[in-house]
Amino acid sequence: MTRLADVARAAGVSMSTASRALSRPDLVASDTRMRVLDAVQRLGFQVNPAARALTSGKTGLLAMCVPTLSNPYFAPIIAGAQQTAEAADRHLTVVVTEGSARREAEVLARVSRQVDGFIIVAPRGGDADLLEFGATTPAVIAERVVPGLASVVIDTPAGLRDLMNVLKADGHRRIAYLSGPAGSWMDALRCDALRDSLGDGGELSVIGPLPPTFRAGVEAVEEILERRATAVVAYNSLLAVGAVYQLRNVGVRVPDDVSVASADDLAALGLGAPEITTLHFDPAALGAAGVDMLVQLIDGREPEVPHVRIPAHLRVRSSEGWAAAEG
Amino acid sequence: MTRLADVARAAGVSMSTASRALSRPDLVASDTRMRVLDAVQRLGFQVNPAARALTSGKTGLLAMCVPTLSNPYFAPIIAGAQQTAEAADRHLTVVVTEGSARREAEVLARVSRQVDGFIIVAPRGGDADLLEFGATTPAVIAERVVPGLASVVIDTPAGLRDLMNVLKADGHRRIAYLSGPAGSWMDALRCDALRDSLGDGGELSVIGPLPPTFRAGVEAVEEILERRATAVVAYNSLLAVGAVYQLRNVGVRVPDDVSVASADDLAALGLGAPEITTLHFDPAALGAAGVDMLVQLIDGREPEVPHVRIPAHLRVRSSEGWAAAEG
DNA sequence: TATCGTACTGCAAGCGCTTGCAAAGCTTTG
DNA sequence: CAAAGCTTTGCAAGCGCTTGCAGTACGATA
Repeated sequence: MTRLADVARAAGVSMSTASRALSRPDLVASDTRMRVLDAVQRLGFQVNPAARALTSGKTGLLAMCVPTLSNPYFAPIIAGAQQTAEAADRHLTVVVTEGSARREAEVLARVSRQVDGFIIVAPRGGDADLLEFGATTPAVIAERVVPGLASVVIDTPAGLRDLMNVLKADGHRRIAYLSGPAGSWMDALRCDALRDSLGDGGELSVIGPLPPTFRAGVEAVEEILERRATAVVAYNSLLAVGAVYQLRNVGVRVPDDVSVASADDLAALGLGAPEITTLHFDPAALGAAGVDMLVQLIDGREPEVPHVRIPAHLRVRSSEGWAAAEG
Repeated sequence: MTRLADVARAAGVSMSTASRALSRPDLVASDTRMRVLDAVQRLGFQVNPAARALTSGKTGLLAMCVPTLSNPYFAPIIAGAQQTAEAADRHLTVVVTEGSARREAEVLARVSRQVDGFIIVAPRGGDADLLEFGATTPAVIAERVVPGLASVVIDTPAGLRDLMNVLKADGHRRIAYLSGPAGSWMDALRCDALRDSLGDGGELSVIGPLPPTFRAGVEAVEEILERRATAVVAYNSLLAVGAVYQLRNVGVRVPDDVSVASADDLAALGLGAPEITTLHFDPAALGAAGVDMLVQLIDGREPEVPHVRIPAHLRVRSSEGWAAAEG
């Protein structure tokens, strides 16, 4: 294994210069830097991350904390983050909390020695806990806003208000919301957005809280039918697809009898039931923005924009249509 | 931040003893060890992983290399692995290859300096590449067998032979196989298992290769109907659920007109379309076994069992039934 | 020309831990 | 009782890199 000392010797400079040529290139003359980089190439040198970490305190590791991997929703977020991290010459490691606040706290404590900072996606802990944590470790919150911490969210509420307008225009009055996991900040926000834009004469019945899974969507159908809703908005795509699947299974036509829409992006899942009305957004951008902000934080800069908001656009498709006539 | 030196002082021993009490407890007298562990507790000491890595060459990081996170199939595998790693006082980091051999090679090279070893799930690289890689870095292969490397697989072929027998007994003759990603080792194995147990008079038509997604399942339905298959076996659950979804969508009854089964475990997905015939197995055990073997490899022991095989059981449900009469 | 500032570079002291080696105290064996 | 072996502990030399400080060379300024 070639060491920095070998590179320095080959380039005819001291180790300090070789080191700086790599981590603080602005501090060395450009021809010297060239010679060093050249030697690095020739010898196939790679820094020893442990040694660097020991002296500089920076491991080059970022952690992204997600509730679960069973929901493919997080896949493109992680992919976007991982790609951006790589571009910043860092590695992103994923840790899973299983959606429990306790486990979340454990995991953060456990890993915090090994990484330079965290992106915590849809955290379950309280604001105070998160603030306390963020005070000692660089951290960015995703899919939630915690005042005082950097955050990045997808603006699904805006998209949901658009959706609600379309539903109202199509004559829907009894609308069911399949709500997400208990205690989810984002779920509350989505529910509020729907309620706020419901208007007079509309009726929003909330079903749940539900785990955000295909199966829960299947199982919610019974209650959807009981409540005689003409339109269903699901907290996420898994719920929406599960509901459509089961509605058809029991002979209810979509959208003729019941319209269905999802509050997140099917395509983001690679699920792609091509006809379901959804919001559309770029989840990879969420991950990427999170990493960008985190890297700024780690480098001791304040992020230029402390709260990033990724736009979400309504995409009306054939699972949504005119309200069925009152039965 | 408390250091080992503080612990040593508090326990009244030298640093070497303190160090050994933690990493080679068999080498210190039990009362001394007690005193050290006590001091560790009292002072809330945690080793500095960078320093340990620098001297010992072991980072305490394991990497699991998966093709994608969009397929929730991998979620419980990762969860099992992460849990087992934690129990072994290590951290498991997930890296995604996007199913490309090139990217796989890049990623392995990129990360190999930072981790103690790899579990490579469903690798796309050639046997020779993998062997070469495994020669220099501890590595366990999952969902594939590479002679000369430790491996762990789920025995879906056995389950598929059982499935085929049920299909034959139910009168199915024209069977379609929705095959998995091009070049997948496991796909070939599953296909072979079906073909081998097909018997006389049966006809297996392979549709694909297909990406293992819900959408591909939806889109395969056209071809399924064209081939007038009475039974469909899908490479994975996403394909199966997609196919059932679309079959119903176009008015084909399941299982009355067409039976559908999946070669992996729906439940493993949290997908849980409760009526689809699948195999049943414990994916977390795959991850756990992989980590166990890897840790043995890293510690310089040969794994007791170099090739682990997780059993898969057929679970017949209502998506499978008697073959439709010839139309 | 003397003085100062700037741009580079090198020296050397660690970062916090592990581990080979040797010393010291015991127990066992002939 | 001496020799040999084992168990337990400490000493000290790093692991490979970063970085504060000091030194040098050179151009700009007065």
